[in-house]
Amino acid sequence: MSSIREQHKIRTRRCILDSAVKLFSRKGFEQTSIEELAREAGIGKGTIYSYFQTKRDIVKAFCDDQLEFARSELAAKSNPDAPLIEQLMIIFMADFNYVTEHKEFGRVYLHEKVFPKDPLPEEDFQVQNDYFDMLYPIYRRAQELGELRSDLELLHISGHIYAIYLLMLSCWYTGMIPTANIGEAMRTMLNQTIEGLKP
Amino acid sequence: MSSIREQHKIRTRRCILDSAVKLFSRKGFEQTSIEELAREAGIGKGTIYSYFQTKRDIVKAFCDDQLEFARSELAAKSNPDAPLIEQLMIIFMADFNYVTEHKEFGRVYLHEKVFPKDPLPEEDFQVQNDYFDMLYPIYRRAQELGELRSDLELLHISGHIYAIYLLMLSCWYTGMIPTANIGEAMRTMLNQTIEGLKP
DNA sequence: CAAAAAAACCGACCGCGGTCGGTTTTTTCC
DNA sequence: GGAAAAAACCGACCGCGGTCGGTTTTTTTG
Repeated sequence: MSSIREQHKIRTRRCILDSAVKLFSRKGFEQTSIEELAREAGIGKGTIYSYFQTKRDIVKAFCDDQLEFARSELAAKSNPDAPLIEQLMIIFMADFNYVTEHKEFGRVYLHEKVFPKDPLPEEDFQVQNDYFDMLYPIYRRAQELGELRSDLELLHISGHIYAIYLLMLSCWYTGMIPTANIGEAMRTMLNQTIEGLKP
Repeated sequence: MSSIREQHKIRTRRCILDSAVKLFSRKGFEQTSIEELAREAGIGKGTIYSYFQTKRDIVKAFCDDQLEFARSELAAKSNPDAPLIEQLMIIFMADFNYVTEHKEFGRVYLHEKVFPKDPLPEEDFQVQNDYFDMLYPIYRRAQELGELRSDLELLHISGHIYAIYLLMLSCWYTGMIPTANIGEAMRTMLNQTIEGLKP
């Protein structure tokens, strides 16, 4: 239907996100002002707020997009017959590498998603659900292959392993584990977890 | 040595924290302005900043105090021969009940401590260390009693169980698990974890 | 194609977190 | 006890996130 208008909106939105990536990455989230972002994007300050409700929503939109993309990529190239630990390492380390490269985005996003001010709206659960949709088949397959106990609910297994991932992220953000050692730590903790969930 | 001055400072600090608890709890952290807080405490706005560096530091100070107190209380009345799961439930549910009663404080505190903007300074690790100091003996004892594998490092056991606790907090803040069900969920997940760490 | 309707755009403005230079209170020194 | 030094206190001020009424651009309508 509408063409010029729609196209222009899409272009502007992209432009805001690109500028945000550039500036937040270079100067940090708090250190970048909306006016600066608007200038970089070549638009007025008020316009940004007709695309995103808050400054943090810019981060949210970017991360949601990226995650969806990354997960579809990952799902395509995963090997369902590899050992569970290897599959998990690929998935979580991909997520993790993404975070280390966009530290500021990851931090704000995690604040919003893990300890939000208000209960997450349904649409936000969707992202989580996509995540579960990707992992559930892996866990189910691992149960079939005897790598995981079959008497446990997938939700509990999922939660358990997700908890370990959160822990690793926290250890990295707090500085307890340096970037170089995260892979090793992740493997250790995941192994310990999987070991404990064996039949 | 100095008396009037020191006493007055202590009183003022207390007064700021009390006012903060009152206002943040009633209206929320973001919805309470520093000016309002200053008015409630009966002092000038600038004065607050000679006691705390940022608004969030007020939360940090309060929570650090409370945690230290709560943990010393807990350590006193704990029974080292009870089953591991019971000891953990008492500790974590105490922490958790505290959080539910001070939701705003907990949220800001968790943001700072779990996914901080900058690596935590050493002094902040201290609080974490107090936490480990309390739990390590419990885990060591559980290893002796054959409730936990002895070949695992205490750090990894600690981390693993802490991860589960973080997960439960997140589930509560996101609204995935309502307050009434947290106890049950916590027990389920802790049991699953401990089960997996048995010899 | 012109006029009217709708949508997008904008920047002056508001309230808040945080700062800073000046003022008041307490302590120190003689 | 009074003067000088030190410490605590304060509120006008600054920059930023977010709002809102007015302006410009696009679409719809006859």
